[in-house]
Amino acid sequence: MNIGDWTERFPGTRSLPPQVRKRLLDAARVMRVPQGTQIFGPGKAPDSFLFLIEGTIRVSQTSENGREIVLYRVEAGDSCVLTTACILAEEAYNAEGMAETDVVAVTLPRTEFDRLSAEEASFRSFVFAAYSRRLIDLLRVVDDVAFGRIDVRLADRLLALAGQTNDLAATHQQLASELGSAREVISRVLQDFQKRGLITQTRGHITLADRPALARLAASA
Amino acid sequence: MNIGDWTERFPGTRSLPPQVRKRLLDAARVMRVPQGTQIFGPGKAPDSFLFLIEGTIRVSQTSENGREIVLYRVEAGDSCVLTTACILAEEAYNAEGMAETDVVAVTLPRTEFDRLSAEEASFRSFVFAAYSRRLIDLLRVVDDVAFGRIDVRLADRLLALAGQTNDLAATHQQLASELGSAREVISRVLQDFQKRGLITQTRGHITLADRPALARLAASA
DNA sequence: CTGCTTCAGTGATATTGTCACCGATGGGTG
DNA sequence: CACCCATCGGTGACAATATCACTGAAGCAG
Repeated sequence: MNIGDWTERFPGTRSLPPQVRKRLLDAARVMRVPQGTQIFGPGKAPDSFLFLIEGTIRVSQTSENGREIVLYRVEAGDSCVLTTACILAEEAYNAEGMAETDVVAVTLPRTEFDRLSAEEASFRSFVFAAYSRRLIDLLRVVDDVAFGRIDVRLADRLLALAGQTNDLAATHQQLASELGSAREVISRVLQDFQKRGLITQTRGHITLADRPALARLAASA
Repeated sequence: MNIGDWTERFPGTRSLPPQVRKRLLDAARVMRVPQGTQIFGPGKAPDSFLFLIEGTIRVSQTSENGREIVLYRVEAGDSCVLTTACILAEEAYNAEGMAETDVVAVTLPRTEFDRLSAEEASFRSFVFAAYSRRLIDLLRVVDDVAFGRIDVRLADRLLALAGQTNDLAATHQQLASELGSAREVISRVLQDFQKRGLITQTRGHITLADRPALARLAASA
């Protein structure tokens, strides 16, 4: 199936000059991966540049003792730079990328990636910008984890995960993994939220009952 | 004062082809900054690529309520990519780079940086590698902060800061800032270390009394 | 020596994480 | 339908870390 000229769908690529977009379209191969697939991880570094057309990739890190924290998400229009970091770095590290939904992405072989970065200044800036965004995402994570309160972070994450709607499907364990915390902690905070009328919950499901209050709480970050 | 052909002093630049090193030498301007100078920070993004010849830059992040955490150090032979990230990112973020010692660095104007990354594949890989190293440094920080024990992290940091010697000059507050913790916490852990014979301390100064034991503790990370 | 500033020590309390365990839920399956 | 059972969530006790409020000690400057 053809996905058409995806370069016009995203701000990042739309602003590239026509000949760069043409070259991108020509060189890229479309890749589809079902939800739950590991895109990269320890010992699995794809040797190509990845640009996301559709879906979400959740990038997380897991500690020795099994606790997990979500570092950031790669959304449609983003590229996944950790894969390239993967390639360069020999060091063992334990970040992994998981297709959180069904994913459509294009891959750019290393050689073509190199050629494009060499010959097209605009593509180069695009790549550097992608790197910078990730660096800044990580700065944010460090700040949150080192200095943030868990209730504030959870409120923030609930709002983010719910998106437009007031509902989200997530177990306490999944939310704990989002924040790099423990299930019991999340359970208690959620109970507290419930008592305060901010949410209601059933098994595996949370409804935001008072978005403004949650937003206020999240803003005290 | 001339600093000679610095490109031959560092593995990262020495492996570059001669013509790239020549161009680097020609385009770069030497910069000297005294200890304690802020190299970059909120509202202060130098518009050039930075390569460190001598000294150390400490890159840290500070929370609203004043707590600080060291993200990584830029050593001689490294380049400082957060400055370039700075430029691209509009978002407010609160990382800063401080000259921890007197620093000698060369700066590459943005235009020349662009030209070199365009025309020299080896320089490009050099830059990408620098970015990747920082990303991985940050992954390590996230892992430590989210999952690491404070005594383990402190032992590790003491060994790192002491270097070859068994002595280091640092207040408890400074060590707390290294790890993004609080002074009282560090004081207590250091007292514990002292009781266990791992260190001795006087005001502003710590002596490592049992490196192997500290190393063992640090290794339980 | 005196006074002052910075540094370190301490107890009380709050927050977060860990451990061990239990009960509840809800989707199969006989 | 009734039972099974894996997964999910709740709970108390305790440990680790952070915060707060305060104290005393060390060393420098006059």
